[in-house]
Amino acid sequence: MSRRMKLDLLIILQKATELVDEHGLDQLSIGLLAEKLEVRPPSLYNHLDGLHELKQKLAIQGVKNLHTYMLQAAVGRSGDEAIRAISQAYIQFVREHPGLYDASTRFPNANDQALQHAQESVVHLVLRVLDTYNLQEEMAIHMVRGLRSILHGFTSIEQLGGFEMPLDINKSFTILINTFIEGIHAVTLNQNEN
Amino acid sequence: MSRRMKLDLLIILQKATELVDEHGLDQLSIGLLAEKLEVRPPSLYNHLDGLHELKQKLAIQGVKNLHTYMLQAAVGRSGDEAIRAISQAYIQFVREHPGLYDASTRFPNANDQALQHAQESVVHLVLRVLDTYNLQEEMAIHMVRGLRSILHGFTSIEQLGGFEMPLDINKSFTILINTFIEGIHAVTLNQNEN
DNA sequence: TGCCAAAACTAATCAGATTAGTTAAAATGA
DNA sequence: TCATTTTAACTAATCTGATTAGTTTTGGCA
Repeated sequence: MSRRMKLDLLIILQKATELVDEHGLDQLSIGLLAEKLEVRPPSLYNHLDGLHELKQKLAIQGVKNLHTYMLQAAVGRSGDEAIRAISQAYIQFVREHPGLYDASTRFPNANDQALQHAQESVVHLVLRVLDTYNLQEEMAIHMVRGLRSILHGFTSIEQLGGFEMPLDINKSFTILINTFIEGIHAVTLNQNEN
Repeated sequence: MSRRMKLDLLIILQKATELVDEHGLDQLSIGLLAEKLEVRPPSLYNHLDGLHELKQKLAIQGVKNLHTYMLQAAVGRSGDEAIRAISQAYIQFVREHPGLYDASTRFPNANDQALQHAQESVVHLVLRVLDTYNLQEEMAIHMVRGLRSILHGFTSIEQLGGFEMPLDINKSFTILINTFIEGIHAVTLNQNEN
C-alpha cells in the first residue's frame, strides 16, 4: 500500500456509506473515516468542507438510492400491487442502508438542488402510482403524504428497535399497507361527499 | 442571585426541556445548559452522569408526557372518535415539545424500567381504544403498531420540514387518520378470511 | 528535467465533555 | 453556639474530535 492513498469524493462517500450502514450515522467521524481510508484526518478536507457537509452528501445519496429502489419495484405494476411493491422496496432499502436512510432524514439540506430533485422524483413516482385511483389532485397529494408517513414511521420505529412485542414485524407491515390501501378505496368512494 | 444556585435534577430537567424544545435536541450541551442555570459545567455532574444520561432522562419524560396527553384525550371517548382524539393529542404533544419527543425516539434506554413502563402505558392505552373494534388479539397489536407508525411518521416528517408542497398539513393529517380508520373497518369485516 | 498544482502531511488550535482535586456553604448535633 | 460532616459548588486539567495553518511530497506536463 503506497503512502499516498488516492482519494476522491466518490471513494470517501463509499467508505462513509459503509461505515454509517454498519455502525450507525452517529458513529461517523472524520477520525474513523480517515483511519478506514488510511489517511490522516486533515486530508479529507481536501475533498469536502467538513463532517456536516459529508452527512448532507450522504443524505442526497440516500434519497437517490431510495428512489432507485422504488422505481425498480414500480415498473410493470399498477394499483394496489404497485403500492405494495414500492412499500416493500422502501422497507428493503432502509433495512439494507439504515445509516444512509438516517442521514437522508436527519441532514437534508433544503437548499441543495440535487436533494430537492431527488425528493421530487420520489413524490412524482408515488403520484404516478396513485394515478390509477383517479383521486382529485389535492387528495392525491394528501395520500402521498400519508403513505410517506406510514413508510417513514414504520421503518424508523423498526430501526430504533421499537417493536418489542414478539409478533412478526413483516406481517405488521403488510397489514399496515393493506389497511391503508383499503382506506384509499373507501375514501375514493366517498370522494365527492367531502 | 446568590453565588450558590440551588440545583437539583428536577430543575436541570426543566431547563433542559426548555432548551431542547426551543433550540432542538442537538443544541443541548452541558456548557449551554450550565450557562442557562448560571453554574459552571462541572457542577452538573453532581446531579447526573453526563450528557447522554441527561438525554435518556429527557426521553423518559417525553414518553410520560406523551402518554398523559393521549390519556386526557381518550377519556370519555370510544371508537373512531377516540382514535381521532388520541391522534390529535399525539401531534399536539410533538408540536409543543419537539425536542422532548425527539429525545424519546433517539435516546430511549431499553434497559430502563421507567421508560419501559411509560411505553407500555401508551401501548395499553391504544389497545383499550381499539377494544371496541373487537379485533383478534394479534390483529389488535398489528393495528397498534400501524397507528404508532402513522403518528410517528407524520409528526417526524412535519418536524423535519418535510412537507414542502403548499397544502394544508392539518388536512393531510386528518385524511390520513380517517383513511386508517376506514382501513380498520374494512379489515374488521374481512377478519375471518385471512 | 524542472515546474506547478493537487493532495498528502505535521503541528497547532478550538470546542465540548469529562475528571480530579479543592473549597465553600449548609445541615446536623453535642 | 460552634464544631463536624456532607453536599454541591468551584478551578484547573485532561481528552476527544473537528478544524485550520502551514509545509512537503508527488505526479503530470511543458
